[in-house]
Order: sequence, then C-alpha cells, then structure tokens
Amino acid sequence: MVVTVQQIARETGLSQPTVSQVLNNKAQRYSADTRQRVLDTAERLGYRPNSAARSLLTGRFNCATLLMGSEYSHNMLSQGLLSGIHDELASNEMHLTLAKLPNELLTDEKYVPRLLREWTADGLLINFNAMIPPALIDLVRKYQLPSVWINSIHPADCVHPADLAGGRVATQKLLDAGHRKIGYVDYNYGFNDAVPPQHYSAVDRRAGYAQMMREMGLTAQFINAEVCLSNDQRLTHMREVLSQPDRPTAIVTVSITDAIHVYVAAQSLGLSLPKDLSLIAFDSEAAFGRHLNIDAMVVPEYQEGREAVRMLMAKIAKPDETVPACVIEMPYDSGGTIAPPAKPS
Amino acid sequence: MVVTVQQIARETGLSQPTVSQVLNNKAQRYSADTRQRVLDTAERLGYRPNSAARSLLTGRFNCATLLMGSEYSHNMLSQGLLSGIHDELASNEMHLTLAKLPNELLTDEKYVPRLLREWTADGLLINFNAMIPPALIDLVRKYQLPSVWINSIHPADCVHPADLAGGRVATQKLLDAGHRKIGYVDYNYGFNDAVPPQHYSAVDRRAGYAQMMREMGLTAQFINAEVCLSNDQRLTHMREVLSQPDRPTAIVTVSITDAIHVYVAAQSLGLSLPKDLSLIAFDSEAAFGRHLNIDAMVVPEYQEGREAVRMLMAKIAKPDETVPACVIEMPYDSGGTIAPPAKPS
DNA sequence: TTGAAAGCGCTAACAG
DNA sequence: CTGTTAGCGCTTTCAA
Repeated sequence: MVVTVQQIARETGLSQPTVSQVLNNKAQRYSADTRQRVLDTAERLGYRPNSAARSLLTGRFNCATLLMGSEYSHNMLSQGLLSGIHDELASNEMHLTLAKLPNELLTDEKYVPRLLREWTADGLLINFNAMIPPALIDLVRKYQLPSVWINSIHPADCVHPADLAGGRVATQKLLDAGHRKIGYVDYNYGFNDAVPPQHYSAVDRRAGYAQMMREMGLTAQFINAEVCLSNDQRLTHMREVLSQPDRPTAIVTVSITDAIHVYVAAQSLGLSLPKDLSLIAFDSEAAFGRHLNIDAMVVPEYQEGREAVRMLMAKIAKPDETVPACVIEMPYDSGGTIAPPAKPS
Repeated sequence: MVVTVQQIARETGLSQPTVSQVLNNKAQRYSADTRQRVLDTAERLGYRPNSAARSLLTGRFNCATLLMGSEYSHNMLSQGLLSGIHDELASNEMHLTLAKLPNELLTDEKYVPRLLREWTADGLLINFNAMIPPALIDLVRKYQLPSVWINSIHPADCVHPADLAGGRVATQKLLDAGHRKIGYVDYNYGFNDAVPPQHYSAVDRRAGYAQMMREMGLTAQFINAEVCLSNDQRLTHMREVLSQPDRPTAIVTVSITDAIHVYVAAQSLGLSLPKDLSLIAFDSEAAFGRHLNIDAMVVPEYQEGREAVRMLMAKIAKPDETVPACVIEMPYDSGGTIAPPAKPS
C-alpha cells in the first residue's frame, strides 16, 4: 500500500537510514551507484515522505493555521489575502490550514475547533475583521502559539492597511481635482443595532476623510442613514441626495457596494461620471475594476498576506519576541471617475 | 516547553500509557481519582495532543487538501464553497489544507507543491474551474489519493452545478412572465484568444437558454462581442443594444458582472427595472443581493462544498470504489427584476 | 561508504 | 485498575 523508506531499503538491500540519507540529499558521501539505486526505486515505487513522521521528529509542522470568523461580514476572506498568505508560506516551504471559528465560540466558551485543541501548526494567523470575541484572545494566549493578527489593530504582532491615511488620500484626490463639496457615503454606518459592529477600518476611513475636510476648512457631508437600508432604499436615498441643488460634486464611498449605488443612482438621474460627478471608493484588489471602472483606494490584501506570514515566520523563529505592528499603505488606482467639477464651486 | 503525555505521567506518578488512555476517554475502568488527577494536570499544564504522533500511529491525517489554480479566473474560490467544504470536514473531525497550484505546473512539469510531494492528507478536492492541465490529471492519478473534482465534469467522482438546467429555468422565468424577446449576455463568450478558455458552465448556461428558446419556437439573441471589451465598452455596447427599437424586453446574463452592466446601461437610458426591462443573472451565493437586487439562478456553492466532502469521505473509506457524479440544482432567488413586458409583444 | 541503535509522542496489545 | 512492551516512519547520532 503506502510506500515507506523501509520498503525501499528492503528492495535495494540497503539499510533504512542509508535510504533516508540519500533521499534527503544529505551526505553526498554515498556511492553514486547506491544513490541511483535508491532514487530509482523510490521513483518506481512512488515513494512519498510521511510528513507526520518528520514532524514528530523535528517538532515542526511546516504549517500555519488561518483562523477566521464564520460569518461573511466577519471574515471577508479575500482572494488576495489568501494568495498572499499562501505564496509567502510556500516560499518558506510551509503550507496553510484553514479554521473557521463557528459562532459557538462566541457563545459557548467550551467549543474549540480540533485544529486548535490539537498541536497541528507552527503558528496562527488571525483574521477577524470585526468583533473579536474576548474568549478568542484568551484562547490564543493560552494556546501559546506564535500568532499574528490580520486586519485588526493591536499593540504589536499585527498587520493592517493604513485606512486613515487612505481616507485622507481619497479625499485629497478629489480636492486636487478642484472639488469642494465632497460627500462621504457609508450606508452601514451609524446605527447601533448594526450587525456586525463597525470595524475599525470603516471608522478610520471616515476619520481620514473628516480630517482632510477639516484641514481644508470645508464642511464634511456624511451620507448615511439611521437604520439599515435595503439596496433599493439606498438607491432611492442616494437619488434624493444627488437631486438636491447643493448636491456634492464628488463622493468618497467606504466600499465598492456603496460606490455601485452612487454610480447607478447617478446614471438614473442622467448624471454621467466623471463629468457631472466624481467618485472614489475603497475597494478590494479582487473586486477592483471587476464590475465597473471606479477610482479606488485599494486594500493591499496580497501584500498584507505576505507581510503577515513574514511576521509569523519571525515569531516562529523567536517566539518570545514581539514584532512591531505593520501598517500597509493603500495604493490608489484610477478608474476614470475623477474629473474637475462641472462648474467650479 | 511543549507538554507531552510523558510529562503528565511523571507529574502524576502514573505510567505514560495510562495517561494516554484516560485522556482519550477510553477505558472508564480507571479509578475516578486517577482520572481526575490526569485530567487536572493536563488542564493545568495546558496539554495538547500532538497530531503528528497520532497520524503516524493511525495512518490517517484527518485532513483533506483543496487544490486550486492560482489565477483568479481559474479558481474563483468562493466563500460559500470554502465554507461548505470546511463545515462538512469539521463535522467529520477533519480539517482543511489549501494548495494553490502555481502556473509553473502548467509549464514546468517538474514542479509539484510540497503538499502533494509529501504524504500529508487523506484526500484531495480539486477545484480547477477552467483549463485543467493534463499534467495535473496525471499527478492526481499518480498520487493515488482519493480525490473529488469540484466544478468540472468527469465520468465520476465529481460535483458540479446543473448549469444547463439553470439556463433553462432562468429563461423559463422570463417566458412565464410573458416575455418573448429574450436576450442572452456573455461578454466573455466567443473570442478564441480568451484567457481563460470557456468553462463548461458558461457553455452549458448558454445552451440551456438556447434550448428553451428553440423549444418555444423563439429566436435566440446572443449579446456579446468578438473581442474582449472593457467595462466601459460593454456599457456602451449594451446601451446600443437597448436603444434598438426591437430591443429585448428581458435579458439573461451569464454572470453578475454582465448583469450589472445591463442594469447600469438600462438606468442610463431611462429604462427602469423591471418595468421596462426584466433581468435575471447567474450569481454566486456570496454575491447575491450584495450590490444590487437582481433575480438570479444561484450557484449552490455551499452545498457543492458539503457534497464534495461527503463524496470524498466515502472514497476515503473505500478507496477503490468510484462515486457517481453529483449534479446540484441551482435554486432561483428573486431580486425583483422580473415583471411582464410593458407592451405584450 | 554504510549499518546499528536510539528516539520523536502517541496508542494498542497484553500482562499483572 | 494499572504498568510493561512494542511500534508507527523517519532522522540523527555514532560506530564500523
């Protein structure tokens, strides 16, 4: 059935450690003949090293676990982040296991997924976008595994985008084009019974916008609602906003969803972008330019993933040292939706 | 450092196997006192079983590997699929490792990721949406690991949505509402230099639409282009189509991206949905209703994931038996974009 | 240049 | 009820 080193040893008439040595490329000291014989039979039999046996011996799993929340809004596991994590792990000869933390943990503190109950990985990447349950933090500490927080702010050992700076830059782009009446759209903002609660990124992006406007002596105009609106309600609301005589000439949105609503509302009012309205959104790498071309501050997911793994590798090497928080700038990508305002205000 | 059964044995003065037995809940035959002592010290020391040691002994890794292409268009790893796979694995006390197959494999046949070179998982889930490289198929056969194909059609051991039936149902919905001039939009269709080549799903969805139209004695109207258009070009093209006097009164789109283009183009022409135009799209679970409310045939990703794992578990149990292909119906979800045509044609 | 011996952490068999 | 013995597949000494 499964081919072991032992079998190759028998087959070749060599000792089991000899085969092991040859297969691991160590010790060029073996005779060319022996080496060839071993490699040939290994190939012929389809030998594959048993990672469990090696782990047991080395004490390393060559594996990191990505821990995520189980609700869509909690994890938003993006293609880019996953790719970045995967690629950087791969370049360290490590692989990735996935653990979704079910809602049970949030309520029933007893529940812990097997991946965490057992000793399976060398490190932990924690991607909880919002509402990190305190039980999780305890668990991580108790688990004593090198870990890095992704997309959340901690004193150290974390990586996240520069959302505040992103908010500033987005606003700056519109200011540079000559806009003064700039609105900020986040239809998920503000209502307390929101599920999930606001993530820091939404708060920071908004704050970046507000800062920039204040510094320029301009009035911030927040466009949102007190309650959670449906897509259609948002479109209607947005149409109302854009129908006002003193409507904003440019808009920043916290997400691509909001941006699409602005885009569609504008179209239906006969406003064309960017001639009559400028628009810039925060967007993920994977979604950028996918549906519509919209200027965006792009969440640097891939780089985040790579950076997180680099930090994790450092922590695995020196478990007792903390790594300083890593804040990654958001690049700006043009989508052709920014132009000077029609009539200078 | 790392706590082992051995240490608990020393700590409690018991033998190492005794501790092991107690921890594994087997053998209630131990004295209550002993059991308590073991469990307490295990808890106190923060004991965690070493999965490698167990794997070595049992010959099972309690783990499945999800194999994906590394290009966006190749994998489209959706939230739903991942969740389904994860949850079904979890309910079998298994976990998930991820392996992205880099482009090297497509060209350099020598390259194989470590996860496949080594003996690490009990089974393989293969999610290659398009262009499965022949080398991969060989590799899978050579690897002799129980495996299930996701989102691709094979004689057996595969799970995929019923795209053809989906195309028929989508068209039927519009027919039922009274439409006769029904267009089909797929801007990625038709040009040969397309990257990636057409996935079967696009072909089947289109074929389902065409079948239905033919059966009703109606003329199919395919809306696409000979070359790959940008988002803006698609919008322009769509506007032209919808400006014709004999424009379709209803549209099926192969993807949500195309649907958004139709939606926006319609809005900009002053056509409101569903009054002036009905629209139904194929959409993923994760994206449904996310940006805009649009009627959709929803790709049953979560269920696919669960089904794939169920099949895999069966194959792991009986590696020599094949499992019949599993085709999953696509549910229809209303988004409020279907209504009878304005003037009955 | 190769083989023998030991042991990683754990479970399963059997003996007491 | 509990301890002893053995061994999973592999790597790492160390001896020959």
